[in-house]
Amino acid sequence: MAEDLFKALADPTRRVILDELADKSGQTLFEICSRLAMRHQIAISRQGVSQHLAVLEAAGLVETRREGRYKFHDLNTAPLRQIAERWPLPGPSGPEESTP
Amino acid sequence: MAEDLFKALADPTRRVILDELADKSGQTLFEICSRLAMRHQIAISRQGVSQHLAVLEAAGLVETRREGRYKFHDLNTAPLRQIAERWPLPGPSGPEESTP
DNA sequence: TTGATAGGCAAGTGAGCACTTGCCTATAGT
DNA sequence: ACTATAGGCAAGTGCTCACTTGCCTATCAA
Repeated sequence: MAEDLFKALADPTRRVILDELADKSGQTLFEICSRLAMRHQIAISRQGVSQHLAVLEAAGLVETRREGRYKFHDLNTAPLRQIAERWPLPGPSGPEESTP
Repeated sequence: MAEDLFKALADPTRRVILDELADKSGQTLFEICSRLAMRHQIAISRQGVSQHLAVLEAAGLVETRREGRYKFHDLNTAPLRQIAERWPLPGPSGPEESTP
């Protein structure tokens, strides 16, 4: 649903999580936690990150797979396509230009 | 700023306003109000719509021009481009399987 | 001028959300 | 068995945000 997608994108911490998953796919919860702290100075509890990931998963932006006691998170940017479809972007150079 | 953009998109009423401006550009505040009520059953005060438009304008998604006592609102989808640039979509013939 | 229309400013309220804390379950290694 | 690691569930808190109400300004017509 569109509501889930835009709500997921509304939080800056969640957007950084998407950045991190775009940089390195298949991270665990603890891995994401430490990268938020190390590379972005975002001090947040493990539970906070877990809740963010749940929101992102509800939006379809993150997919998970379990292996043993590990749960890996992968980015899926496909839901972002409905944004471009809903409000089409103007052409790259000028309002009346056709793509070559 | 990215924060303004995603915050603007986070509210469902604001997204409907964007839809209406995409359908008919250059609407006034009262025109948007009545269209929200008529076509979407969104009962909201004039002031509520005005505040939404301010948020959309801060995000760069709506531009305004004054003429006499009228203020016309126009849609500008250009800020949406940074979304696609930040998290690139997988192409139809991308690194993995392609969807028919 | 008076009256009507289009819009703006500011304070107040209620609900949703991000975040934490505490406890619990499951898997892996010794 | 015990211990450490990886993750989940649930309640509580503070803050932001959407929305309303009331009053004020500006433009146009009689």
